[in-house]
Amino acid sequence: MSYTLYHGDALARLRTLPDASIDAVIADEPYSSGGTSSRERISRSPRDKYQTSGTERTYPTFYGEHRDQRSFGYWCALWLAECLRIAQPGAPICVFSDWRQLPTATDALQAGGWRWQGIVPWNKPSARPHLGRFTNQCEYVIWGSNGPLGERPGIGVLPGLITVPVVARDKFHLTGKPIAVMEQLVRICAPGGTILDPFMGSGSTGVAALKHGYRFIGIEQSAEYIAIAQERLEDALQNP
Amino acid sequence: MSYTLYHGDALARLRTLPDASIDAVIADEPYSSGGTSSRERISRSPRDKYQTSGTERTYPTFYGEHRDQRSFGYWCALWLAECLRIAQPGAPICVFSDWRQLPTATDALQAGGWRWQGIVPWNKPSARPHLGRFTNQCEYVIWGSNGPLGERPGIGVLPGLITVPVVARDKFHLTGKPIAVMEQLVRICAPGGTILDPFMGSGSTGVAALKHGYRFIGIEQSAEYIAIAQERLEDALQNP
DNA sequence: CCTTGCGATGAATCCATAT
DNA sequence: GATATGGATTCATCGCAAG
Repeated sequence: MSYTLYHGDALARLRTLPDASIDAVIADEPYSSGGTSSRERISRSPRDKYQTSGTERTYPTFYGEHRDQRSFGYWCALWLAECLRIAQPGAPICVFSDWRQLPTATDALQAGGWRWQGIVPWNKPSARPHLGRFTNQCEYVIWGSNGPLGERPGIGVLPGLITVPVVARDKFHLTGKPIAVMEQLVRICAPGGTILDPFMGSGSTGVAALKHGYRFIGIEQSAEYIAIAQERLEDALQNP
Repeated sequence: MSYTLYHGDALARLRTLPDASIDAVIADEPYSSGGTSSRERISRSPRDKYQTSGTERTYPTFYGEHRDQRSFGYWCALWLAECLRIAQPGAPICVFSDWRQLPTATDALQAGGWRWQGIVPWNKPSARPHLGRFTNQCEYVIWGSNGPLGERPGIGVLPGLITVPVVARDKFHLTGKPIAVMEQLVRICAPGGTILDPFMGSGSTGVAALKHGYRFIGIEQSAEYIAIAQERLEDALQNP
């Protein structure tokens, strides 16, 4: 078990990594979603868009929430293609999306050269209900592979739905994912393999990876989050 | 409570229905999905595509499983646009999709003039597992509205995820949906309103609609399924 | 009436074999 | 070489029969 962190822009950093050096990719990119018009999406800060007004808990701000839907798709295709180059043949990939960006994200995954294999909804039972409407209760993990998946020894049957409530105690980033969610996702990687997260944030993917015997490579643009992630990863190594 | 059934092609029949005469649309169109290549999708029968080899249980076959992805999208946009004309302003719509056609279906919904409002996964705990992969365990309900939804009196909070196993007792069609699923979906309709299902099949939408005090209009191309649906709807009226 | 057990099923997917 | 066909596989859940 070990990890490597890179500080910098995801796309620029990915270009420096060698071919076929990674066994799985797990990415939680900024969705550039929220808001029904493209103007609403790009003019407000993440905190204004995604937090209920009056919420007291705050997080350091983060980059990349400024793209409209078309450029979000192109940008995703770019970093996804770069990830493909870095990935072993047959390597799996998991990409998060909300419902609004899901069609764009599946297009981008395939445009980047990946074979789309399916969708795993993440069910958040703690979501805020809405009168007269279906509650918006799920985010989505789009998964795929670099060519055919092939034989996958040592990996059992993986879930088709992940139900984990969002708990503030777990969150070190506004869009941080619970460790329990990431623990389900890392299992798609061949045992002992190396997992890459190009948008590491506070490092939840890495914590889950180290906990289950994978190696981890993370990229993050914000020095503030690099520091938070490093602390959490060290802690995961000391207290397995 | 009452119902009307039409025997014929959905698109042709929809064109004969009057403007703004419907309060909600619930559609479970043939997905033309399944299989890894376009050839597999369009050349194989629904039974070959969707049932495990060796399964003894059979259903009458059904129409419309022959389209490739592009024509599926165009065709959906056509019948969705016709449904929009027939629907009241603010009327909701629910359209089923599997994971593979989901991006095409959301595009078609919007191309047809509907406002896309969200996705409700239908979680099937009894899904077929696959070693080394995430289980393909959900189908998806894409929902939207004819313009803004507006005030929706008499409708409570609706679920954001529907977990109901597939039960043979409930199934009269290879792709038939459990009544419990349809009972959740019909609630999106204004109380006492008229629900249209342009691809009725064995009539599960209608059974749920009548059971909860809605009126129902169904269209179905197969005489065999019209007969099955009529029997089930009569039964629903006699034994509420 | 409750518990246990066995068999069947699923809007699949992959791959080998045949045409 | 391209296209078509068929078999093996996986397990949570349900239905029914037996205890």
